[in-house]
Amino acid sequence: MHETLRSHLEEIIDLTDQEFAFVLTQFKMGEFEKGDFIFQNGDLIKYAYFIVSGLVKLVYHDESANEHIVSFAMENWWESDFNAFFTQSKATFSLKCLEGTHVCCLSLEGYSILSEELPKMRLFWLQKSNGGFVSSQRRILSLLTKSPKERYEQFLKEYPSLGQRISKTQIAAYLGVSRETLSRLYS
Amino acid sequence: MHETLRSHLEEIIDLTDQEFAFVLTQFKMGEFEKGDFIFQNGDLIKYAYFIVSGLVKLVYHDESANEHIVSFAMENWWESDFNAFFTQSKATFSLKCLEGTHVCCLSLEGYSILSEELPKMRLFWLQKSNGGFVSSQRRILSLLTKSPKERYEQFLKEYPSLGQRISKTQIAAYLGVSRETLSRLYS
DNA sequence: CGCGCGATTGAGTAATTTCAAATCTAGTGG
DNA sequence: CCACTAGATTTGAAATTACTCAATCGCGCG
Repeated sequence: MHETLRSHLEEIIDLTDQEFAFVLTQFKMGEFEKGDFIFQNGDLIKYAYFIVSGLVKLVYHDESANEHIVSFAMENWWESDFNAFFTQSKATFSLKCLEGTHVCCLSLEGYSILSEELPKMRLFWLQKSNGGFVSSQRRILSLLTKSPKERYEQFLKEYPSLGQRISKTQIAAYLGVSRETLSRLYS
Repeated sequence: MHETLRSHLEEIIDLTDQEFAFVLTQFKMGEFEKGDFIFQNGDLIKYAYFIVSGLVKLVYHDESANEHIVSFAMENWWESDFNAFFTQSKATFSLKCLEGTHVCCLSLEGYSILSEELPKMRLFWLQKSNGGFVSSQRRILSLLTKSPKERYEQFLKEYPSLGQRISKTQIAAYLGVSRETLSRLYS
């Protein structure tokens, strides 16, 4: 359980046992059931979440209460309403569990402490942040340039396991098409 | 000219004269005319660019040679094909000047040196990267949830000055609609 | 004046959405 | 084992939206 976090960190930086023990002091463990909200639109966002196991969706509800999926996150992904997290303000998004989910919760203070005490953590955050930015750009490009069918196929290719774990209705809300259109792609 | 860069950095971190002088040693100045490519699809990406003055567009050409605009960047923005930059590989995008443009060019090596020698630069990059990620998410949301008209109005509100400086054809390529549709929004 | 570029307009076509109904599936309890 | 339900998926048909292609307009500049 802690090992998942450790090996995730060690994909980017090396940590001694002491260092990792210190890292852990800044995290709180959490467990949620399928259907639970980790946080909701309007909540003050205190944590960024490392997903140890399970699957969540980050969603936005527009004026007409339609649900749009900003991103999915599964094992070894970080998720939060990062804007609200970094500015310690209220969430625009909601984070809901699509499966039972274990998380490690990190407060902004913990985030700062880790960055101060273990400078290599800054490198870690930077890599994650750059990675997130680059993959957002890829998603933007996909929305700008590809047809629903191409987007769907790119999604399946990029995240083969998610094709199994997520309902098509959810995938449609991620791709930005109606579920009916997604359903009709191969008929 | 250098002052633009300095005050940009000092929005986030404080720098002594010595420190800033050192920062400058890692940059190369560059100047481009309207219509010039700073780099093109397929080039090896050696630099990230800080825009001192002017206006550029980061574009992607799809198989059918249609141009899609990933982002605009003007004074005080950083731009590059960051994926290619960080992995020192070939660009997917092209960067073209919409106006005469002055840039400060930073190599990946310079980037690393600055991060090593001036740890606070890591904080600077991190903030920029987080900011880029958050604004990409906003753009994704806009593409997922808003009509062309709403996207156009959001664009004008978010970047009032760009509404003047950029042709509607270009804005359409950024919003992901045809120029004809954009033109018909208010008729 | 006439050229060139961007913006607009028109008409027909293609893609997507919407709403409604039908179908399928997995799990539950009898 | 079967009936029943809830949720997800599929299908149908009409309405809407956006695209494409072509023609026209408007304006600044040599």
